[in-house]
Amino acid sequence: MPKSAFSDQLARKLATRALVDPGDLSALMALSWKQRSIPIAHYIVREGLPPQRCGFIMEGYAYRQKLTLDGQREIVAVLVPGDLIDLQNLYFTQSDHDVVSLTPLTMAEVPIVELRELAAALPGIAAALWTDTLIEASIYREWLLNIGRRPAKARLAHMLCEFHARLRAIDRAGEMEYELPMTQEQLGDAMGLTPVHVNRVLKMLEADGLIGRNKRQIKVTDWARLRTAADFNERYLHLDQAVP
Amino acid sequence: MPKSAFSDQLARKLATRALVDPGDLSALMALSWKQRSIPIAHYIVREGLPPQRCGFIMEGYAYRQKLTLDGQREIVAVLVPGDLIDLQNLYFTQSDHDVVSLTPLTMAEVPIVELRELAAALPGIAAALWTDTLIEASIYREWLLNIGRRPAKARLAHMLCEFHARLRAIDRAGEMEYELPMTQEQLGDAMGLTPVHVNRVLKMLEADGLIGRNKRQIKVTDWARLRTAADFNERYLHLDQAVP
DNA sequence: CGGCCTGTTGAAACTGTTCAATTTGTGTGG
DNA sequence: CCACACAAATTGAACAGTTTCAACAGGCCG
Repeated sequence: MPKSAFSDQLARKLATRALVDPGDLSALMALSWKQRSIPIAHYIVREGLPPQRCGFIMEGYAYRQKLTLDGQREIVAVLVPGDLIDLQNLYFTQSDHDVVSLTPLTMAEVPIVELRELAAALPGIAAALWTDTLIEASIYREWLLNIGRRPAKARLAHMLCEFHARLRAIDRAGEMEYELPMTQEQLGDAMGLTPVHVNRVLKMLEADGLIGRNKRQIKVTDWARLRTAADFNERYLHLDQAVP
Repeated sequence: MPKSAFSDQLARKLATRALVDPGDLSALMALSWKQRSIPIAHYIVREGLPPQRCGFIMEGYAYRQKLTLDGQREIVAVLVPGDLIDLQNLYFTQSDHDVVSLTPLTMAEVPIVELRELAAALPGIAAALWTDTLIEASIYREWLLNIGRRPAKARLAHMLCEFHARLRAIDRAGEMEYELPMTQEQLGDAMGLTPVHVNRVLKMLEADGLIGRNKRQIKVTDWARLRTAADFNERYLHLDQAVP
């Protein structure tokens, strides 16, 4: 992937977070980003270790996970192309969670110190990056509501709606269908359910005529009812953030 | 409460987030903070409205909530003295959640625009405030793990441990006991449980000899076993953040 | 071809919910 | 100071959603 493709992608991403001055933006992109490829199911960040670089996903998917002592896993976030991986640990002495690749991944990396220095020098960049971390926090809050208070069917429907909205925003989804890059076990780990139950609920949604499935392709067959079942309101994604 | 008390409290808070330059700090405190009192169970922030001021809790407790369409509530965060209320919405055009007082509250407020301007002017302040929002995000991740993957007993035990650690850090808790400023219904809403079940689990923890209770006073009677039952590791609170 | 991961299905078991009633505590007004 | 009202806490019993355990099918990779 040529250098300019990365620049474009990063620029497009930040533009959804704040109105960034072109000069600031080019300073950010002039940083010593290095491209790196990661195989599937590979640790990118490990809990307990100090963050040293910040990754930007160019292609592929990843997730943040936390584990209980007895080995149960909770996927607390899913990262898609255009997401910055280590911003959540930007100012921490050690990471509080792992990041693992969900698919093979192409990313660009920059030393985290350089990013800190740039944020200190350019308030416009800081505001855009900060906003990005705030939006991720907003998604955490919605997930807490989703897991804490919605029954499995609504919970899964909500996840499907969110995925579509986020993939759509980065041109990775059609109007009605998209590819869900997760196994049912991973879906369960993201929603506090067992893989068995995810399977059953998926089939219920299908039987209800809300979605169709083919492998991991999801085709929404009734948007109105899916959104209603999910109690989905995309406000929390703050997609309109930098539009004014 | 005299002006200096507020300054001290804000200074102490930020010192736990980053090493802040004294000059920067005094600029922050020189902002036009106004003191305000809020009665119990009163909305401080409402979902959908644009954030206009940023509050700092001097005394009392509050919580962030999100509601499902059918009125179920999830408490996604509890705020304690020293917490900044509106930082999570700092760069948003509208809030994605409500904030409600848990007890009568004394807070100091500043126009959010002034805070944005100061963050743009003073990178040291920005870093400290940003770190504060990142720590709150880290707590969200732990809560997701807690609600998604731990059974009710561990879940409640974890909440009790977190409360103690956070209150202890602001000198609101003894070594073994503290006051939990929430009803059992609110506790349930914070953990995705019903109030009935919270009651039963609380009694289990008591019967197991892990805690004692008197009204909302919690007395930990066996720290080792409570932490084990909770699978509690305070890393995610990043209490050591600004120590280096 | 064989092995393994993922998905699928059924039956039984269990954790947590729901509904409903009762108790306790606290503040208010008489 | 007592009676009353109301919120919060407590308890029991029936119920439901989700998990657990187990088995099997399908597809992909070495």
